[in-house]
Amino acid sequence: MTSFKDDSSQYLIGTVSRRSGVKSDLVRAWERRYQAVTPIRTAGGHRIYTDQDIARLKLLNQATSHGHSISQIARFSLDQLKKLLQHDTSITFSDPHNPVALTGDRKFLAEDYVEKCYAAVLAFDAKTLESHFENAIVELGSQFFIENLLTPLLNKIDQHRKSGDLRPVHEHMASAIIRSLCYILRNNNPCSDYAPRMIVSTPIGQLHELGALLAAIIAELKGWQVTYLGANLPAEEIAVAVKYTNARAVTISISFSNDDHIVPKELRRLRKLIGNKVALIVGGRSASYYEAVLDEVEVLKIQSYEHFRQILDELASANPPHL
Amino acid sequence: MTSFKDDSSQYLIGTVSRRSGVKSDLVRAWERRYQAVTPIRTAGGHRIYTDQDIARLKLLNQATSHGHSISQIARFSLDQLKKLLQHDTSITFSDPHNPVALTGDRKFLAEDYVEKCYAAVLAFDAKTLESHFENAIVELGSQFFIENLLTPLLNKIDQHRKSGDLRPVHEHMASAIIRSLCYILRNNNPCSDYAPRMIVSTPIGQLHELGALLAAIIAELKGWQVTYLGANLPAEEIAVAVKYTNARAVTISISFSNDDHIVPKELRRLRKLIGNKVALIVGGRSASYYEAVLDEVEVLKIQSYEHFRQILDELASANPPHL
DNA sequence: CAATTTTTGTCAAGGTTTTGTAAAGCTTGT
DNA sequence: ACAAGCTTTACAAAACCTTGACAAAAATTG
Repeated sequence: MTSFKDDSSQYLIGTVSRRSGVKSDLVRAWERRYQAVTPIRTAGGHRIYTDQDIARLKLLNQATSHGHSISQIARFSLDQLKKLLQHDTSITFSDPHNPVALTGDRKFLAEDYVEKCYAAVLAFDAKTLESHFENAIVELGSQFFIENLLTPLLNKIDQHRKSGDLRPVHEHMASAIIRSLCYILRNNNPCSDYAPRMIVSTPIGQLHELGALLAAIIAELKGWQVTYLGANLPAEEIAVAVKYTNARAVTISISFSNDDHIVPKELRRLRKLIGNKVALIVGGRSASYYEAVLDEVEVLKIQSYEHFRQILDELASANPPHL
Repeated sequence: MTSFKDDSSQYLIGTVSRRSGVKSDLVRAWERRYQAVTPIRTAGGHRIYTDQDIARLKLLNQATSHGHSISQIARFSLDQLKKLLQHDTSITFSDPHNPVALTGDRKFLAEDYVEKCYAAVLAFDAKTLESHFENAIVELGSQFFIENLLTPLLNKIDQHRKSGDLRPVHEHMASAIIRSLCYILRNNNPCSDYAPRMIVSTPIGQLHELGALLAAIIAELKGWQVTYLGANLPAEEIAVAVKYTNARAVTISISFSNDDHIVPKELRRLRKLIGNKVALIVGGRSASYYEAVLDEVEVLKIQSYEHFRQILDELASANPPHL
């Protein structure tokens, strides 16, 4: 997953020709004479091209019609070709691919992204922010993305909002984008029907759901079958969901501590409703604020991402699915 | 737990052929030659297909008519196929025969999906619900999906919740899934930098954001550059966002009418803050409740999806981008 | 500048692979 | 019984492949 070439798409020469604007015969000639592209073959010998090849041929086509000699540029990289065209025409060619060198140091990359993303938030540039996120997810992988980019970024945003550098609307904008990305973040693993089930939500009075959302994703990445219910749900409803899905655990995120009496009340009710056989996991920035109740109703407190994953593993193995 | 998988729906090859648009003989050929689908058999040897298989064949059919070679993509996963199509439908491509047609059929299909989805909601089966949605989006297209599946479904859910057939938690679960699908719905239209800009949000006191989200998607499909801010935002913050993005319009969704005095107040403030040059569009179930204020502050009231799109077109053309 | 060579796009011939369709003959299920 | 399925075998159109050739355009040389 380090390299982001998800070159799942493969085309035959006819399609490539139509898309790139280079005739089939010429594509083959360029390959034969200069190895301008080097497609794989099917068992029967047909050439199989990738999206990159198409992009490449497009660029080569443009370059040649700008007077460059094919023999000279045939083996240029995509970047070189782009630069070439950018250089001798004032027409910039928008291309979403921004290949970044894959230095082994993901940690450094993540920090870099945090800076870039924060800059985008500050500039209120949703489009850029989203595109940074998308690239980062591919480059870093979901888990690393959440732990080393998203979390520091959210902290940073929160901090700056408190100090007045950012307005609430900045935070809202960023949240909205992050939520919309959840689909990509979790999409990748089809979980089995026998995976342990979990309900994730936020108790009544708690509106900020980002923490819950991240918990849901992490659990899914760990192989759980998660039902995410959104924010601001009364204990009864959560309990009903547990019953319906036969869930083995409930994860609750508490990230705000203004309604001091509601949260404890809700937690007690929830514990009573779901019984003692269902694990109750609590996380969130303000969880520690309610220490006393948490102990009372026997919840598992999330200390860190690593700790959360550990809890998940234990719960998953402790009570193997009875087939 | 008995695995109550989605085996509920199973089809014979004739049905599959009609639904997917791939002739029976060809379906069998694809299976024989590439294992494109691997249906179970009845005792007597007849093939039994699932909804997934249909979706799969439909996608394969589309992909082949887009130039992909069946032998190369036959074993792709549903997700890979979706990605494939999403990716190369964004490349405009003159297609000689575009067998979209079947508009009368789509309406029927959508109704069929509403039933299936409602059944999944009732059974609290998030996984099935999500997979129905995903298939439906591919089969129906984003706009048709929103207008002819999602809207009726949400109405139905709302109605049944009021009558007590469903609990709030059912609605939460469905909402959460729908929100997570927004990423696909938006169809990654790479919109130009000169596209008109819009802010979408929900005023303070309004927690239900689904309407706003759908409005944002529709506007994006129409080519606008939308910044979605989520729910429950004070007028000042919305106004700030307008300023930052230089937006030409603000769309607000009002779907709840309990805080009778807050909404009018917020709307007046918002109008004052953004001035008269920025269009203020209001939609949502309870918008009509505030008729008086809406007229006072000169908002455009959304009457229907068609009407909304019309408003968008007018705004987009009325004030061409000043380059 | 003219003659010569090299580069480059195109085409044709003749063979192979891929892919959609169909026929024949038998089986299943309502 | 009869429509709808199943398997096998076959066929043909479409799309590819390779080799080799050729002429226009571009570059080099005399």
